Amino acid sequence: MTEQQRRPTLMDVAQAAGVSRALVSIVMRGAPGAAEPTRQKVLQAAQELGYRPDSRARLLRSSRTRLLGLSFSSSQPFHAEIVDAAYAEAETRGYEIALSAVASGRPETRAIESLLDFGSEALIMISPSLSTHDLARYASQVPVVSLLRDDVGEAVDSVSSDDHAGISIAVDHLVGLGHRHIVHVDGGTAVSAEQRTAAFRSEMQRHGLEAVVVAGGLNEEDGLRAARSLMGNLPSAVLAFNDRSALGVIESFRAEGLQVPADVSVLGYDDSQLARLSYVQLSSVSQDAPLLAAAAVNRAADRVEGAQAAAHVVRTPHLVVRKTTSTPRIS
Amino acid sequence: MTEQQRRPTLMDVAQAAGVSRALVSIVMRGAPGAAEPTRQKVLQAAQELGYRPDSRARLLRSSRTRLLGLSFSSSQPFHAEIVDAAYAEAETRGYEIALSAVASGRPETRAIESLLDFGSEALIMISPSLSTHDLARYASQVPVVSLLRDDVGEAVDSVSSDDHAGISIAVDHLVGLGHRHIVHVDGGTAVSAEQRTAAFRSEMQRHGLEAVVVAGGLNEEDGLRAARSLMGNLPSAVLAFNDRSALGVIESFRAEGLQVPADVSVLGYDDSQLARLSYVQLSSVSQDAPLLAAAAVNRAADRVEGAQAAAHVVRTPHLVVRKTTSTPRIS
DNA sequence: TTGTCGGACTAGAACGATCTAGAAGGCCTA
DNA sequence: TAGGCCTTCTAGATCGTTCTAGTCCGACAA
Repeated sequence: MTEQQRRPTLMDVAQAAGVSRALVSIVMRGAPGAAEPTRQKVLQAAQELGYRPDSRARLLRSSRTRLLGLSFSSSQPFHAEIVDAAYAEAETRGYEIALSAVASGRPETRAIESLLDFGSEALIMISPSLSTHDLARYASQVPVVSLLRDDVGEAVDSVSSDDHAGISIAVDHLVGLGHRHIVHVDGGTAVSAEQRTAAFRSEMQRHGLEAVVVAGGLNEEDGLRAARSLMGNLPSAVLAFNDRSALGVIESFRAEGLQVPADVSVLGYDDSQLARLSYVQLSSVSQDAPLLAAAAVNRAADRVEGAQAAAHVVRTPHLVVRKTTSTPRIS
Repeated sequence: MTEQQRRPTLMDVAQAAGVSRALVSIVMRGAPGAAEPTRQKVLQAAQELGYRPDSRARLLRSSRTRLLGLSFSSSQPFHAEIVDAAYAEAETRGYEIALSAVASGRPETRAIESLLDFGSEALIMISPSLSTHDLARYASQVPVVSLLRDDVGEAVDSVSSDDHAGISIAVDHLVGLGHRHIVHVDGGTAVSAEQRTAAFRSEMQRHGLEAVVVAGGLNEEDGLRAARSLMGNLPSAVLAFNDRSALGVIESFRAEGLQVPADVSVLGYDDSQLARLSYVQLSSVSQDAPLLAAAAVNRAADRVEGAQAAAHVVRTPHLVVRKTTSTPRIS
């Protein structure tokens, strides 16, 4: 109905308060240079008109946008947890977050360009799948922080968790429980899948054990399929690429009448909400997403505010033992 | 390193191509009024400079932003499916989507103001929890489309699925299979939980059956808890508020050694990815998210392009029968 | 009394696009 | 040959801010 309500501008407020636009601008920004009584008068006029600064105009004029672009994958619930944490941290640092999802039919480049169009001063990308070269190209325009992936070249910041350490902790845990026949269901084509597989191989070797790796992926179906392929020669423990895959593995075993962890131990990766569900209680390697997200936001903000060289922050993950891992059944 | 790379502007392209800014603008917009050879020349110059229009400036000048704001909840995987579909539909209509998440510590109002600041021409809100009054207030500034909630007042468009019809289909299905003792695990404080509960009561009454409703919620834990409370007096079928809750219900039963659907049938709502997982195979009422999302995007675009009165699109959901519902065990 | 200083305020130019109005040139018609 | 009408192009205003470079004025020191 009352559709055509033009939004009030600085000009309107200035007129209402009987001062110049510039002064209103000063007051709205909380910048110094306005006497207290005038400040109050302007503030009140703005309040009454329901004035909200037009960020487009503001951003156009001042190069500062205080906007951080965050790309995530809509199909990864784990990413949602990161988004949450990023919002919180950005708020405390006085930044806004622009979100852009990578979805089917919407490649990462599109997501990024959209973020850039909004005027993001820096980009935070969760598990970017772009090539080092492409990343560097974007990094030449604006600081880029890669989250959960560290082989991104020198031009790009990264905040990641130490994949090798994570796998090492996981293998140590399983071996410590007495497992000897451990299978890794890998992440397929996923980012950092290769690193984890390599880490698994080297860690198993360190323990003098044979490293068996089967093809997996990112979701439940992948885990399910992988576990099914294991039925002929059941291992005593499975280390999955992530929690979703682990869940698939567990379900596959359940379907065959196997008990987890009595018959087979299963260990996830991510310590996502999923793992914490009371009926799942998945033991998992935690990368501590909120902490990583906060670190990424801070890193991005630092770069925006002048920090020069790209840094590579690496955090060591830790193990969260719940109820899907235990000593192997005596064979 | 090469940080300070100023983004090329219309001016730069104009100079490179030896034409005026206005003409470049015309070409970039694909507007009529440029000769083909010139067009090619400009396009090539833009290409070479890596020119991308600055949306802030563009949006500032032309009231048209071709931007649709979409608010969603980061904790609802189901919303992610909608986001995907919305992106796709927006693309075909030539609109961009600005995303803003509602998360813990980030109320809906904040998400909306952020979308408005980006210059959204219309707002699409998934299951908005704001009051009709607040929604109307936003609707006076810009068209608002409520997705999956229809009691939003006259000022706001809505695209929703018919809750009563959905529950009716669900109850008919269960009763048709022979179930008499059916329990509804409700949605707690969730949007449209009340409507569905009311629909359940009236549908059960229509069949001359007693309507038992227990407190539930939106996630697995809620379903789990609800199902546990049922153990003393087991129904023959459970209708959950959504798929996540249904999953919790199933797990709770499983934990007690009950077979689904042999001992108890369980019916979900949403037909989310979750329901489709091969180890879940949840029977569910489908609201057809992609279709609803597309309808919402189109409705928003229509309003932006001039459609006057707010419309309330209601789609009838349909049933997807998988493997968690069957005839009750003979008692 | 006068010059200087600093605080409060303002005019006008940016920012990078779009839009309006009109100019230049070619072609057709009378 | 002149007038009219396209088509193609351009100059300059404009969107709503911020920023730069002032102006104005009263207070204070010499």
